[in-house]
Amino acid sequence: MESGRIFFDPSFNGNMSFLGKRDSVFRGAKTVMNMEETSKRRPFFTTVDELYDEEYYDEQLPEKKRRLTPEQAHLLEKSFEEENKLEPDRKTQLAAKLGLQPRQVAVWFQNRRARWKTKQLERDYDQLKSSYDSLAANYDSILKENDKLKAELLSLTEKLLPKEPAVEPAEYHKPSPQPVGAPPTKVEDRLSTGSDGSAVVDDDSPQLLDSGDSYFPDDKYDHVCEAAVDGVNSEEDDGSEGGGSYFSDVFAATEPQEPVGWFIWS
DNA sequence: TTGTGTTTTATTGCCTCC
DNA sequence: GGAGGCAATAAAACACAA
Repeated sequence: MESGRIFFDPSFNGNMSFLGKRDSVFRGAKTVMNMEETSKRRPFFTTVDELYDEEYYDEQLPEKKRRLTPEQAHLLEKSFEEENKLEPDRKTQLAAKLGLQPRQVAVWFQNRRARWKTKQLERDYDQLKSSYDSLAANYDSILKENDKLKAELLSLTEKLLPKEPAVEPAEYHKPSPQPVGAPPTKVEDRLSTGSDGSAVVDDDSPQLLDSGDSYFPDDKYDHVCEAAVDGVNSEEDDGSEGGGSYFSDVFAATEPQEPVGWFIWS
């Protein structure tokens, strides 16, 4: 406390908020206060002499809001850090120590919890946003990598494929009907997934197979998928193996049933 | 000085718990 | 039913630019 100045005791001049939270003693009092009364506002802190000199208290005016001293605020902050809930005993002790009404201490804690909650929400939002930004960046880079690999694949395929007879291409691209249950013999049969189409295999490119697991033979992209899963949706952990399906809309989900001809991951 | 935006203190109503 | 918590809100106090 500052020397020479004393804390203004709210109970001294008519603040009856300590009577209880349901007591609306001063409900509407402020709106009733006219300009003349308003002009009599006094500072929160005053000297002892001033306290006893003024006729202020004789008028029993409704209490005005008083700011806490830095010391009071500091002590309340410290107490809040220890425990943000206020048991009755602690409330009484704090009130006595600070020269406040217990009700004021309770109100301060209430408002402090509200402020803490707001800050916490802001922190949570920032955290989620940065997670989202990170995931979005990963997603974009994976899409680009995917495009790049597709192009590379196409280029290599064109180099490797033998010159085909004039008749073959038409036959090659037109799947012949298969009896139900017949073992798949053609590559294109394995590629029909019923989905909108593979993101990897182009309609007009030589038919290659991909899957979430086999498309990246080494573990090159594992960290990307894991990063995508981590901290975002833990339910995904048991929904798929290896996290590969997290980008199922990027990678075609067709599972290879057997290595395809000359194009084998090993 | 004044207008305006922000922070702090306090109230009210509703809800839950015992 | 009373006590205490929370959300919403009012209003005083404060900060600050113009």
